[in-house]
Amino acid sequence: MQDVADLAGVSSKTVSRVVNNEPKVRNDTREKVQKIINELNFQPNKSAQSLAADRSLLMGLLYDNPSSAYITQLQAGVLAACNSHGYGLVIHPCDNEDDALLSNLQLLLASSRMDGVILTPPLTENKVLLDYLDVNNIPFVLISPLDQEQSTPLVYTDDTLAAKQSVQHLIDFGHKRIGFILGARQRSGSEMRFLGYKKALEENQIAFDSALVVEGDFTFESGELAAQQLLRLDQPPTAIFASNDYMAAGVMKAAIHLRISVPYELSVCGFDDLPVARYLTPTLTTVQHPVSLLAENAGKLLIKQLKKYADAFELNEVHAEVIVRESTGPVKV
Amino acid sequence: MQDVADLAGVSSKTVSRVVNNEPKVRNDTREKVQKIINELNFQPNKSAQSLAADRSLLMGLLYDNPSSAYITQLQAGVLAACNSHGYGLVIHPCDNEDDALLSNLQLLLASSRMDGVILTPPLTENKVLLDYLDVNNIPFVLISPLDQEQSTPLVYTDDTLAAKQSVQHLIDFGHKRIGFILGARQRSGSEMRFLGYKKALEENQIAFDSALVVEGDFTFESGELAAQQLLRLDQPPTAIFASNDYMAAGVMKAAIHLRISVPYELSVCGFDDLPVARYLTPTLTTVQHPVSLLAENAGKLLIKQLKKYADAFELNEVHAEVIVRESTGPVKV
DNA sequence: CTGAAAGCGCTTACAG
DNA sequence: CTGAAAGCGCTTACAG
Repeated sequence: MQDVADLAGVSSKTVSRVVNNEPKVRNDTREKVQKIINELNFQPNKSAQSLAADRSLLMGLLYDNPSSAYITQLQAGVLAACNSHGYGLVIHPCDNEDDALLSNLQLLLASSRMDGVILTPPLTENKVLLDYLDVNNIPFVLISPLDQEQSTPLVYTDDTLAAKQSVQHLIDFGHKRIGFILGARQRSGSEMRFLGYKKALEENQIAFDSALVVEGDFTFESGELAAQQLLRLDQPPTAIFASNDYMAAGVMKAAIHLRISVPYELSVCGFDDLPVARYLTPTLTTVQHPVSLLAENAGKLLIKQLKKYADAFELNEVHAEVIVRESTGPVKV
Repeated sequence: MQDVADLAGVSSKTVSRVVNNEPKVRNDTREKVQKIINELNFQPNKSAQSLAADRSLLMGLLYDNPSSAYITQLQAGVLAACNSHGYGLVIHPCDNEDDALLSNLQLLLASSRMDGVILTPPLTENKVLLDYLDVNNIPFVLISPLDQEQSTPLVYTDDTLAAKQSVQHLIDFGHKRIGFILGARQRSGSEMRFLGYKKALEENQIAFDSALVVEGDFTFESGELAAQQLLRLDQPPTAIFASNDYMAAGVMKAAIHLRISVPYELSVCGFDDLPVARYLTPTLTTVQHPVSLLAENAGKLLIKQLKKYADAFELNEVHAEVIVRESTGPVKV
């Protein structure tokens, strides 16, 4: 940095101002310094920056999610935000049910001194954790929390709309008895997807039948059990909407065992567009969840809180899209 | 740190010695200092450590792999090694085919100053990248490179043995015509799995038939194509061993379309025990690949190179295990 | 085996 | 709008 200052004929403090994008630098000074920075390919030393400014330039990504596809997309999005703003990413898989969660996290925060963290469901509902962050003044952003009206910075996907469109797709194929498998409790996605289902029925004047709604918890096994229950009804559904792809895979398994052909005798819809959706036979109609974009926005939102001189940024809702594949078709006549 | 020094009645330099596990500290001094460290819950400031010692205490994990299940296991293993040795982890998904790979990496190395990196296939065979690391004196460890005899530090799994056991499992069920779908070229796993297949045949005096060996590239689609080719032979195989689970899923799809029942008319084996293995119907017999353990060992091996005073560590081979599920059964008589 | 001094490369708080 | 001084919390190189 001193080299840059010497070559540009300014003090190191001014170089620091340019590097940190601080205001109150004359434009020609800024340009002159920036030119030398580019020429020398100068990269500020992160350790020195953190030590002097007492900020680590690190953010944490905390998750407790069984789906590795979800995790890698999450990471890709947050990394994109971090890389373009000089932040480092500390990933931290954790177990929301573990009593040691908080003490582990305290250790991590003490050792890596993260400037802020991003939380994903179900950690977004962990009161103890949220309180701890609040009390210790650690900025955070929530991804898809249950309550999207709270004042905490957060991002979410409009799952309601996507679910409604997906169910509409089934209705367009002539389906009237459409089974619904709920996701895990206390996840915003579960509630929104169910709401979308109900809205679609309502808009098409199809009576809601609670017998067609079964509990699930996002796992393959719960989907299989739920489907068995639905398919053994006196009046079984002609289509099943599962709140995620793992449960939809379970529905496919149940159908195979009951010798019910998909999509000829039963249409199946999933949600999330996980890799498994493409590997099943038939391939699964599902909803593409823009996790990566969502995570990138979460990263930007956090950086906005952390940086002194950050760009404005306010996009916190992203949209999901229905992907039609082979597992849905016209209702059997 | 000064607080610790004062309370322990020593100089800060001695505290530093204890923190860094340096030798040449009298045992009672060490214990006295350690006691105060524990009492105060003292955590050394990483930024100050890196700045003073000119090491970032960061390692990079570089990967270009389509399987998110593989990636999350990899991360879990390396994180375990990092956490227990005070290292931070920088994850870096990259594209081995991208011409900008090296320049991106240079940027990353310049900005985060990683002390060393871990490479996974296919990056382990990227000569340009390896040369760059060599020339710039950046220590690295390879996970599962093609050439396991090279002098570079590396870790790998004994896929040959696991593949042999898996094929033996098929032979025990009476199969004699066993199809084999190769994995992607230039991956050590592909070669070892094929070798295991050949060894199993040889040990059971079953003649090797090249018509039963088909190319694949670890993707679902390549597995489906390969299976179609195998199943249309005049003398089709009664069992197919696919070099990974994605290709095995493709085999299942081909079988369904050709109305061949698995496992009654065709046994199918995969490799890796990816989540999809459990979601298929029937569930897939496969080989559990201890990626996480492998990655942890890679992390330890790298730390051994980076630390001045590290523990001895020499375990670089781990074992894979056959998991028998529903997709394999007795040969049809 | 232990310690006093200097310095790592930045930012802070202040002065002008 | 710009700069000189001090300091962040460690480790290095040296001395004893």
